[in-house]
Amino acid sequence: MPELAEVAFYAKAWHPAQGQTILRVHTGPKPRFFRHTPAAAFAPALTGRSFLDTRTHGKKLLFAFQNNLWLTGHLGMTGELLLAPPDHLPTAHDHLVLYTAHHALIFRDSRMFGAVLLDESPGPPPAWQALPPEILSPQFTAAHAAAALQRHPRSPLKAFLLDQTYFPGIGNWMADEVLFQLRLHPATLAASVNPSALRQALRTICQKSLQTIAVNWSDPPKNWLMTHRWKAGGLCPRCHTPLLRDTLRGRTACWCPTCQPQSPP
DNA sequence: CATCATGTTATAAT
DNA sequence: CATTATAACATGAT
Repeated sequence: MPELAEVAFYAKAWHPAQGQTILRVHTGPKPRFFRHTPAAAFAPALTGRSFLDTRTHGKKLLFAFQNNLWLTGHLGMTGELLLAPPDHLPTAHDHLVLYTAHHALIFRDSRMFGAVLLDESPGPPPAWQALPPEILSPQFTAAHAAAALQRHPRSPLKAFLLDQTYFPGIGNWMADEVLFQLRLHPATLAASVNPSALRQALRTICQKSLQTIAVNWSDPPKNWLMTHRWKAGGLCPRCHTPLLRDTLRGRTACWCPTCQPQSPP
């Protein structure tokens, strides 16, 4: 489910518990979810520390706790963060639940493509500091986009946009949205893409998504592909042509054959 | 029962 | 070696 804006939405879920002390920790029985940090490490590390704040980078989450403890999280395909009353009983997919005096902070994920891990360091963990520039950061320049495109010249743009090394936070629907707004077919080769136009489309889509979905899960503008791409028989919001779907690099791409024609060979 | 899903990564192929 | 393609992961919805 979660891409940039959905992750930003979930990141606020635990906010009411900011400043509160973790009194008790529940970890579920699935080893898969604790493949980075063993489940047994969470209760000793977190109990007694206060929850300070949350930040995001693309699809990644970082929670700061008192005394240099950091919890990194990824929501995978089905992860979600929830807040519940302090008597919450963990369900089968509540892999990590932190209890304060007033709340239960829940990390839920049915498919377990997501994960959590712990770090202890004076500042954010080294892996966090080494992350690439975010799309809305000043470092994400047209030159940066151009360099990225040149490194993967024969990659279909749709597949390339999913590379978190270059486009942190972009997922399947946002990549389709970028292609739609640029009027480019998903199979367009990266080398042929205008870096400035790509950067501008990425920034616009990230900004607007953060103003809508991330705030209250409201829909982005109706003239976006996003609100049409999942329904059967969906029509292009610009020209009302029936949308096409096909699998590209193992993911479903959705596009308008009129607005986004296949470029000539 | 078969297919599909808003993600990532190890491994294979070029 | 660098880039691109595929399969696998685990579960629920349709």
